[in-house]
Amino acid sequence: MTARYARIAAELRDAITRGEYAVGAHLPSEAELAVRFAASRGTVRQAVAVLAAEGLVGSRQGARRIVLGRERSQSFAELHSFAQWARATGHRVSGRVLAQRRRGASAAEAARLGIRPDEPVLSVLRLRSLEGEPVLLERTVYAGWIAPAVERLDADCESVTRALYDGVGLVFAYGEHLIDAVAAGTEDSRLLEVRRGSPLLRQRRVTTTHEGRPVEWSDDRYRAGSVTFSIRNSVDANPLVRQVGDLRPSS
Amino acid sequence: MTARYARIAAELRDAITRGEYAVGAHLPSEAELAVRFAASRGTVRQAVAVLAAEGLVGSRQGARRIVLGRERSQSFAELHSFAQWARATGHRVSGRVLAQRRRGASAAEAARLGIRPDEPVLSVLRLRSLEGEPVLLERTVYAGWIAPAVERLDADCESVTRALYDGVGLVFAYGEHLIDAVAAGTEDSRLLEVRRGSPLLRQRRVTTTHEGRPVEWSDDRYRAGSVTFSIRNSVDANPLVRQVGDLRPSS
DNA sequence: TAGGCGAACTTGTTCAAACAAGCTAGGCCC
DNA sequence: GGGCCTAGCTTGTTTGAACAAGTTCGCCTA
Repeated sequence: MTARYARIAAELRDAITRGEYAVGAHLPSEAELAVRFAASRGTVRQAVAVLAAEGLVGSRQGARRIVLGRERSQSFAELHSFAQWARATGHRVSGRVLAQRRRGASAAEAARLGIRPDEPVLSVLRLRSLEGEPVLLERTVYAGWIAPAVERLDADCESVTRALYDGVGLVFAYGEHLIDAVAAGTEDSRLLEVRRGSPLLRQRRVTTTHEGRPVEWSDDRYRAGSVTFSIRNSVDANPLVRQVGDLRPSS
Repeated sequence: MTARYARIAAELRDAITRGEYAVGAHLPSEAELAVRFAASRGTVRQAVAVLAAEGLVGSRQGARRIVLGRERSQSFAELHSFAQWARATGHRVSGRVLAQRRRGASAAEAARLGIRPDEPVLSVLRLRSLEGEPVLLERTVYAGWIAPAVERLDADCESVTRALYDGVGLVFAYGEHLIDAVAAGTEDSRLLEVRRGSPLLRQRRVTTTHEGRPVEWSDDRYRAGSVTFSIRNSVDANPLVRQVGDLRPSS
């Protein structure tokens, strides 16, 4: 049984998606919604806070809430798992492990994973395709404690996220993502079937468990044009941060 | 006078940044914090909710809250305004308008700005530099109603965001961002001083007022290596969305 | 020693009430 | 007509209380 505020949020979200409340239009006041859903104002406020966090509605003190957009963002699982995302959007997806080996962590990897350098990790190179076209090259480093479970997976396992959840109950709960653009290297260009030096969208990420324990550190490179990231933010909630590039000083 | 929960959040954030609560460590329980700050549990919950939204702490039912990271994310203003961001991070920044003209909106621009095609807009091409190096090329389209205020700005105005706030009280409140990688075109390569076809990080964005009224639609291109975007997310709060290719369902 | 059970603790959900602060529209005055 | 002002509406903040649900850890048993 989901929480009441979650059900109210879902109902309002559906109404927005259906176009019952158009973009730019006002949402009913909290008092009205409280009556309609037979809930207290506090519960209604929690519901609309969910929609605000999703970027669907905006609010400011004194004025009625307004509808900002219609599509809701994907779940964390859909963002984290390429396979689950692709399937949910109706695409044909496949993946293949090209290389996999245990080794000691580099200094940079150890820092990301919260372990000491040279502690054992599992390094995996995975190529993923959309509609038969190679689209994403993943270079992932798994912490040693999860390595055995990863090694048990099939080489062409579709959804690693799903398999690890089903197999050992592992839940990816938090993520930090660094997004930038890089030129395709030799290996990149061969596997993604693009020219050397052509632009790739790079997403580096650390994923951790509920306890904040890092599970994996990954360098994912998308062929230009294949994938776009979208973020909605506001004065009140801004998850997006800009950082000075970590690469070489300008040449 | 800021709200009480905001002050509690600030105090906890400072403690985390100072390292008083290490990454991976537990935060005090809500009950303890309520006593320490002489506030109700509800208020304390609001404070930690702020930190959770910033990605600094994680929480799950039944378990103590844990610290996930130390640096807080930038304010919306710092993300939106290149100049304010650069100054806050201690960099020398400059900007220059290279071209500016009024014209009718294209179909795509009209869709983004919520106006009809051919309605008047102001198109601006702006080059921004960091430490004297050209880093960012902005192609911005302003809605007609704000065009006069933009035209009054100096060609080398540092912070457009700031100038528009001071001048006409305009507040950028909500944004939607699309991030991908593209190859540098002819104009891009000349102005950013890179080879044609070299990778650029592209950020396209629509920014709106409090009322949800679109102000600008912009295509910003960063030289590879100069800037990275960072996003922290969780199962509960996931602002990041992945999309196929360039096309977005136009509403 | 390994496993299971449960008590104490901690966060999640919901309600009701009151006041603060910002916004809007309509009326009033010049 | 234009501008000012206020009454009423709407969202923001805070408190206190109670119960639900999940976690943790020590203790007891096999």
